[in-house]
Amino acid sequence: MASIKDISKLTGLSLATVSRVFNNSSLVSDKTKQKVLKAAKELDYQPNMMAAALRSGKSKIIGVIVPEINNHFFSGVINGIEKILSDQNYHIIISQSHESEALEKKALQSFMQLNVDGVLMSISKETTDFSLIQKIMGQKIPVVFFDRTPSIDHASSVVLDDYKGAFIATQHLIDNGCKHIIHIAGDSKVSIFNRRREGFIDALKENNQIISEDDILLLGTDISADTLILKELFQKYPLIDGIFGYGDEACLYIINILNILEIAIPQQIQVIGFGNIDFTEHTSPKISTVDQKCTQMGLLAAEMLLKNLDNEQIIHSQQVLSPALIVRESTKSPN
Amino acid sequence: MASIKDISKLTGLSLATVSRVFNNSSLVSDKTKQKVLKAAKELDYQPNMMAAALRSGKSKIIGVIVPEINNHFFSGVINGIEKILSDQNYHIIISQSHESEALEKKALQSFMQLNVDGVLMSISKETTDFSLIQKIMGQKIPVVFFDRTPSIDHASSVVLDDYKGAFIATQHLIDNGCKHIIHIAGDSKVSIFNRRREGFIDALKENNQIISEDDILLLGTDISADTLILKELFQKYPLIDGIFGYGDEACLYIINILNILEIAIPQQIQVIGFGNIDFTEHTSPKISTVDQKCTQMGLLAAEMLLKNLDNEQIIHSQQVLSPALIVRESTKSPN
DNA sequence: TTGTAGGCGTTATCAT
DNA sequence: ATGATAACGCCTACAA
Repeated sequence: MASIKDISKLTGLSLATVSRVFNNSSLVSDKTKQKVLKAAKELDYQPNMMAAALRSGKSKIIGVIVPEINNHFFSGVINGIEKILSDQNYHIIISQSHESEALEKKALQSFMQLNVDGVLMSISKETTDFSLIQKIMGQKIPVVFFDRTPSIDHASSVVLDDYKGAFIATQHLIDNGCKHIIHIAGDSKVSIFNRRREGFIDALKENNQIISEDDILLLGTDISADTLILKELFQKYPLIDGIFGYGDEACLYIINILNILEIAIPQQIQVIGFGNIDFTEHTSPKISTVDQKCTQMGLLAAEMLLKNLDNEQIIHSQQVLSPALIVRESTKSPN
Repeated sequence: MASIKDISKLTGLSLATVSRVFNNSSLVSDKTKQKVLKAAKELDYQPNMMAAALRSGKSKIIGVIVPEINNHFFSGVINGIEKILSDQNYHIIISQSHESEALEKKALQSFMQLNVDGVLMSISKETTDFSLIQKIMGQKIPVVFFDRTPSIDHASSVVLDDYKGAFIATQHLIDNGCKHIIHIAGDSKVSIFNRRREGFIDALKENNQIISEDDILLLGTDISADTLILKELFQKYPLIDGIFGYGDEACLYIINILNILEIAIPQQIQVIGFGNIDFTEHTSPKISTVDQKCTQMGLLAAEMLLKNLDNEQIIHSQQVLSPALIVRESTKSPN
């Protein structure tokens, strides 16, 4: 691999001048610049990031941690991040926490060893100890959280208004004539799922619909067991006519159960999800849902990070995105 | 950030000795080793990978390129890769080509600048020029391809026997009594999709089933247009009783169309896919499919790379995995 | 506008 | 078993 030393030899210029061509082009004459660039092409010069990073203290690497890459939402965020950062010649390292605090820590350690210039992350479900994150932030490495944020001060973040999303989804069912809506809730360890539950509850309250404990339920992964649970629930409350699921996968699951129970969607029960995952468009019926603005979230988080990368002074800001209602077939009004 | 210099000062030992503790522990006494480790903990020492990489020429970074991370198959492969490499203290950089040759090249350039020790990749659909890849291989950087391999010599690879997978899927339909099976084919630019088509054709031939041009079709993304196409096909050939889709997503799409046309699955038409994507278990009916052994593919590819990372001499080998039939509800034999 | 030289943190070669 | 020192490739005062 050719180095600037080789270019220096070939052109007869000093190392400093060659180096400047690849950095502060302002301080170098056009003629020498061209000469250097020509030599670089000739030698197929590739800058050695390691050396540059070591010397400058800037690695041009951004670490990204998501719970799972095989998730429409997070991969959408990553696409947004890539769009912004690769234009600025940043390299992106993606790590998965797989919802494990230990793996998340390991990824963060790895980032520190790699001298990342910044971190973009979504906290794992399990994480309760934020000391390592705070240590990183203390070292003036900018960190921006997206979607799932830790409960610490001075954290920059981009999140979705999950409460609002749940509210508009529930309101949509009410507007469509639903009189008894139930909610399939998500893991209560995840704060965004709790906010969705609250949005659901408040939408019902605001519309003067009564709500009982039975109206919020958690399901497992055993479809026959859950089919039984729902069958009994529907027998107890035959007027249930709407379901708001905390996520699209849960909705797909629910739709399968309703199919098994031979309940027509949306004629008997209307169903709405959350996430706007690709498959919601390819199911039968197509699932109404709430769009999470994943790509936009990635764009904004990356932009927020970039600002803090340039500035010496780190500015903390919180941005909240508004979700959008996506109406498809699972909630067509029966009239 | 503390460096070995700080540890050296604190312990009174030389830089060399301290460095040795973190590498060839064999050449250092246990007493000093403990002293160094204690000091390291005290100072919260983090080795600086950049410096180590610069000096040693080994970055301990492996570059991984996949077309898309939001894809069950590729994310499964990545999980397999992670399992092997993170144990060996390698850092993994994941890049997406988004099926673009230009982006793939950009990622490879990025890898070279980062001085990656090895590359694991699946070629994009678009890629026809392998010169950059060959250049990298020429620089003695080991490269292992998985799933989609380039048509170049001396390439190490781990692939699935797509032909066999298609064959057993088709054979399964035949064994279930299907007399007229059609195939929803994938993009012919992707060689694995072509091999699936061939496996389909050969399975039919081997079972003395006739096959016409109409039996292999490509669909788009416009469900109403495609519904019409299939409707006409079913009118022309009312005895069609089996469909083999080149992928699970295509099957989900087909199932929706069959639902619209009110064709019962598997009673009237049996459907089998390819991929064993998560959702195949959560649809109604659950989709029979072919498992692609994604995690195992990642494990094997990473192990193959590791071998070439250690050895000075690069050994090229090709490994072919056998797919497994997964029978679910969409192909239950009607009798 | 260009050149000189020191150092980023580590490893590796000598020598002790 | 340990220490001194040069070098990896690059950046950046400082000098010219």
